[in-house]
This record gives sequence, C-alpha cells and structure tokens, in this order.
Amino acid sequence: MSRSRVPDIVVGRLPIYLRTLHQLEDTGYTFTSSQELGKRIGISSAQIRKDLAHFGEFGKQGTGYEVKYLQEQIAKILNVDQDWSVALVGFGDLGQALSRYSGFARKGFHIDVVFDQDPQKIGKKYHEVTIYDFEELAKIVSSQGIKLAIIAVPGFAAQDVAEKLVEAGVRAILNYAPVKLFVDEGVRVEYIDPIAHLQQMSFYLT
Amino acid sequence: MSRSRVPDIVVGRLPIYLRTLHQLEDTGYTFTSSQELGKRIGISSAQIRKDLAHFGEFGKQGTGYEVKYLQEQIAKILNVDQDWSVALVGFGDLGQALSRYSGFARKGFHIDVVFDQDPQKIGKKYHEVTIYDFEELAKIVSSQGIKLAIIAVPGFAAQDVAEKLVEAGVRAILNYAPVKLFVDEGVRVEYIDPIAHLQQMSFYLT
DNA sequence: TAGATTGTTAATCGATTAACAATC
DNA sequence: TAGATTGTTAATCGATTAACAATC
Repeated sequence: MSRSRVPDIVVGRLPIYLRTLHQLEDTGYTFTSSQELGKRIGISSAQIRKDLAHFGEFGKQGTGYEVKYLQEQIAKILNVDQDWSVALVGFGDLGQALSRYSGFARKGFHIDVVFDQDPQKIGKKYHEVTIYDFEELAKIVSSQGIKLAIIAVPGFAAQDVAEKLVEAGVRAILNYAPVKLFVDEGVRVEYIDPIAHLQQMSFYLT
Repeated sequence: MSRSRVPDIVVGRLPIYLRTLHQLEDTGYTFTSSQELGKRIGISSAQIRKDLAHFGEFGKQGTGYEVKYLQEQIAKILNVDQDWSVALVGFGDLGQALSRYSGFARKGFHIDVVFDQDPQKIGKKYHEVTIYDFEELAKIVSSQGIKLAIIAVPGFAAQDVAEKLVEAGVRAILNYAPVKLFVDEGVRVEYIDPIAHLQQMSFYLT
C-alpha cells in the first residue's frame, strides 16, 4: 500500500487522533473505539476507521483499539517517534515568544538554532538560545542537516527567507508570516494565521 | 440572497482575499482580476469568482475588479470595517506573548481585558494591560458586551473557560489550547495548533 | 470592433457517511 | 452464544474546475 497518495486532509487529522489518544491514556483508558474517538474529536466513527485504513489494520472487531498501541503506531506513521531539530528565523516579538514556548520541545521539536538580521541581537544569548546572523543560515542549517523551520519574520521578508531555507535543505516550513510562500514541489508549508481566523469568525458576529 | 448558507470554507478564504488585495494596493495596483488574485493565492480563478458570487457582483467584464472597492466590500462582509473588543484568558507565556503582539490591534482586534487565576498576576499591569481575576470574567465580559475571546490556558482548563465565556455572551473563540471545545450551536470556535502542523509535516520527512 | 474578463451553469473530482459482512 | 465493533464497499454529499455566453 503506497502511502504517497494518502490525502493531505487525512494526514492532517492524525495529530488530532494522537492527541486524543494521549488524553484517553491520561484518563486511564486502556481500550477505545472509533465511536469514542469520534465523539471526543467531533467527527464520525466511519471517518476515523477509513482514515486509519490508509495505513493498516489497528483494531479488533468487538473490542476496538488498544490506546497505547494505536498511539505508538500513529506516532511512527507521523515520524514523531523521534526528535526533530528545528530552525527558527526571526527573533522579533513573535520569534522570541516561540523560542520561549516549551510546547515544541515537549513534543520533540527542538528549536536548536535561531536567526535574525539585527546586529543588536546577533551573537547574544536569550534564555539559552544563541542568535545567529541570517547570513550564516545556509552554512549552519545545511551542516546540521536541519529539515524543519519556523518563519517568524515580517511578511515582506518571508519569501526570501523561505528560498534560503529550502536552498539549505529544509523540507518543511511552519510559516507565521501572513503571505503565501512559493517553494519547490516536495517542500511542505503550513500556515499559522490567527488574524485570518478572527476575521473569519467576525463574519458570524451580528 | 441569504448568507446563512455560505459554506464555511468560502468564508475562510475571504481573509486571504482581503490580505492579497492589501498587498496589491501596496504594490500600486488599482485594478486586478480573478486570475491575478488566484495566481498570488495559489487557487483557481474560477474558485475566486464563485466564492465572490455568494455575496454579490463586484467586477466588470473585460476589466476585472477595482482593488480598493473589492477590499472595502470584503471588509464589510467580514464585519472587519469596525473594531472589535477581545478578551484574553490566560496570561502565561503564550498569553503574554499574544497580549504583547501588536498585530491584532493593527487589524482592529483590541485585547481590552485579560484574565488569569494567578494571584501573583491579578491586579498588576504589564505593558499597558491590567490582569483581572478569572472570577470577574462573567461580570466584566458581559458588562462590556465582549463577543470575541482568545483562550490561552492549559488544555485541561480550556473547556471550563469556554463555558464561562459563552455564558457571559462571547460568540466566537480563538482557541490556542490543544483540545476540542464543545460549545452551544451558534458559537464559533477556531483552533491554533502549531504542534499539529509540525506533526502533519513531519509525516512527509523521509 | 477585438480582446479580456466576468458571473454562472454543467461536469468532474474528492471527501464524508451509511451500511453491513466478518469476526472478536 | 450474543453483543460489539472493525474494515470496507457503495451511496451521498459537497467542493472544485471547466467552459462559455454576456458584456465591458
């Protein structure tokens, strides 16, 4: 079964499944079912079973899924059964907040290098991280084999940063800048845009 | 033409259209076309025309759309031709970063009140914002008629906070906690989950 | 007029849901 | 055995794309 054609929308739900399985585990569940999961996530049980079927068979008729086992399997599928080294570009307000946020590391995404172009910041250490000159990005990212990056620079600079990152070997970018990024096919980009979400919701307000 | 059945996915694209129109305006464009917009956003021109058709006719055959006019119309549709007062709940690392982020206010979403349950923080002022006791949430939110809120509390506390917010009259919630929120029908919830995005992308890494 | 682009309808594509035989 | 739940197929639903008459 080739994974190359698993719909992106299905892959996007796997982290939610994983999260929910952790919550079930914390609550003391040993087994669960597609129905239970669906209820907690807010989708149908059929969708969960169909999603999982893309990757194999993980349950037992009559009894459902073993929480721990399904958790491990999904973690493996997502490649989050290992740690990842992440580059952060941009150390303004947002970048600083992201670098201080412990949630990334707790889930295995370690922000190991940070870049900025401000001479005031370069070379300094803030809360354990050293800021490198943006000029050194190519050298450092490629020598450390970093595949994941977070962009937290102003919109006008984001496309340029993305190109440099991809050039240096980055294959996936989490982009906080409010611009569409155009990158080589095969490089993944995900967007975080809270303003867009607020605007979408304000549509429904009176 | 009833707007009550505009698909949510269409509403979700309007902020992107708006953003792109601003960029075009900044670059000096007076007119644009669905093709131009589509190219910049990465979707088809047909989709843009079809999306806009839900709300009226905004273009001219042969010449396309006037940038400024379409901008104003979409802003009006989204209700972002006015300012909104926003409540922020949770003043930990994330909440502090959000309250310091000027991007919300710049787009008309003003974080006017902040709540936390930590007695160490309550009553203090940080960068112009005063922190209120979580106990006062109902009173303050309802008396100020606040309809929009941002949740930045730990996962285990989020559902409880959401219920209190809705009780106090909040109709739309931007949720940074990694949990599904169950709220009354008619209350909108959007989720910000960078970890989920990173995990989704790591699926594609080797 | 000729070229360009809209708004809209029909065709296609893909995702979700319903249903059920298999089986624990 | 009886009840529960899986994995999977078929039916439904909804979103995207293609195509084109209308018209600036």
